[in-house]
Amino acid sequence: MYDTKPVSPSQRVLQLLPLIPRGRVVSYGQLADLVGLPGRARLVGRILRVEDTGNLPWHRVVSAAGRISLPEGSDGWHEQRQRLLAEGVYIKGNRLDMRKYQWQPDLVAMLMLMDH
DNA sequence: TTTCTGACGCCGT
DNA sequence: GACGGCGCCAGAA
Repeated sequence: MYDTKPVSPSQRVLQLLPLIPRGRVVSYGQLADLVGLPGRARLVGRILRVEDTGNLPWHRVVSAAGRISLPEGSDGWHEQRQRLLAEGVYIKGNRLDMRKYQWQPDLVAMLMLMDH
């Protein structure tokens, strides 16, 4: 078989984040699915909270309903909102249109998700 | 060890 | 849409 070295969920998530195009978003659940953890959206949320996201585009992760999941009005909430607006993502109040902005992973991205 | 707590999602009112 | 309930599961208390 091919070398299937175990990669932690955190690693997978952190590796996937940079692949999300500017101006697009993904939901926690979608991200969980993409890294092989179906049904574990909360885990993704915890990873983003705990891990050092540094200059990664963590702001492109929103709830499946298209809402910013941080406490409304908090620093993080304002920051995520501003970053998305800066990328051209129209946010009405605390919500954006997932049908319009949700990222559909392309073939290149899918290949990058697999171990090289 | 047990219980509680979430950057969540899905499904049925 | 909005809400409530339940499943999920790793850390913290």
